[in-house]
Amino acid sequence: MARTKGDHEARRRDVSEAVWRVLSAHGFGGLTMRAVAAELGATTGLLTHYFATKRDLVAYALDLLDRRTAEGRRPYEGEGLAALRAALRDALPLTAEATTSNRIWVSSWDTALADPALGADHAARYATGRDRLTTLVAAAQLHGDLPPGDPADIATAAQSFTLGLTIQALLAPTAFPPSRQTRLLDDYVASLTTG
Amino acid sequence: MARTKGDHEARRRDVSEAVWRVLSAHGFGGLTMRAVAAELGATTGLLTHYFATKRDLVAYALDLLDRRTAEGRRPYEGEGLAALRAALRDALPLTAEATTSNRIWVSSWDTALADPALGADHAARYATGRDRLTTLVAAAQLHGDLPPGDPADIATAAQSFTLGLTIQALLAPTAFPPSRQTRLLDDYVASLTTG
DNA sequence: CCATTCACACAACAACTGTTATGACTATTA
DNA sequence: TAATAGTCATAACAGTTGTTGTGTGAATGG
Repeated sequence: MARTKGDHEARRRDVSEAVWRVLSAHGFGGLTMRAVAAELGATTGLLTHYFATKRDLVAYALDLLDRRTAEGRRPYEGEGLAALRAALRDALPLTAEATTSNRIWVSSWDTALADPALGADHAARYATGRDRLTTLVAAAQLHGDLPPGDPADIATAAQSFTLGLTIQALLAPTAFPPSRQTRLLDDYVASLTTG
Repeated sequence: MARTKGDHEARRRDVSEAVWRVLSAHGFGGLTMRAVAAELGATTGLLTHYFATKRDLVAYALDLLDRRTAEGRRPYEGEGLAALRAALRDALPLTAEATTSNRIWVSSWDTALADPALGADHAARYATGRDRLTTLVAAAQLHGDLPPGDPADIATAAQSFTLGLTIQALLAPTAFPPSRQTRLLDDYVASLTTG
């Protein structure tokens, strides 16, 4: 059975959500054509129309992960140092949704490191994330909240700290409840002010 | 053909190195029975004698990764803050060997997060790593190099920073040459002294 | 010296993977 | 209205995976 143009765009959204559900349940390691098709209640014949090859599906999933993460970020929160802290806090697995999202990120690294082209795309995504933090750092410096210093280096260090804390929290959830994560983050942000 | 007891222990070392070579080349995602057997110049019938099931092979590989990483660590380097910095520096992908080792670690997370039992073992390994850093932090405090504060929290923050920097360096090697990694680490360690 | 046990090769299995070919059905266009 | 193009199901393919069973030859122990 064919579909109208409106139905087709609705189908595209269905495909996106099916990919997301598979990623949430099994990560990138469990991202298979048949798993997505089954989650969609369809067969692989449908998927071949949207993704000619497996690589296309993986590339789409990588991009979907990036977009879904961006959507989950709150737009603006305070200014100066408060905005930087809010941005870093948004990256931590403090909620159930953020936990699954971060789990998918971790599983994506194995896939990205195996394929140079996909890895380059992934690296570019992290670079834009660092740029976003860099502007927040520069704004905080202008605001007088942070001492002088290369904003890019400070942003990179902050992203490193957040990234590493995320991994440890994912591997040991009981040892890193949200309260401890926020406390560690607040301590780190506080240490930035004393240059 | 059978083997003597001495040959059998040599064979055990051969199996270990075959597993390691497979991990180095393809990560945990490419760790298959046949790949290890082929690397060994043997068939899967040999492996079933050492690993009854795939899970056993994965668990062994996880433990092997931990032991190989521990062997790569230099025993003692300075005291006080210098020892802490040396320990953190050993964790970064500054050399080719450290890079492949860290790449394997990243690929292991996908596997570990998928299996709760394996994930618990992995979390325990990171916990002992944090304990090791905690004692170094406490020693540095006694030495007068670090201001007072919970040594466990400081060690956890330091491990988070190192872990996150490692990931960014693996994804973007050109943006994070060894010189920049060490500079960022030195800046971080320096920030610890001004409590 | 003979029986047992060990260490392995070889082969096959069922399940799963990505990919492709074929055909049917519907919407669009001429 | 007739022809075309788009949208999907169905089925099959070749390859890879973990696992299992059978057989064989050498070392070991009584």
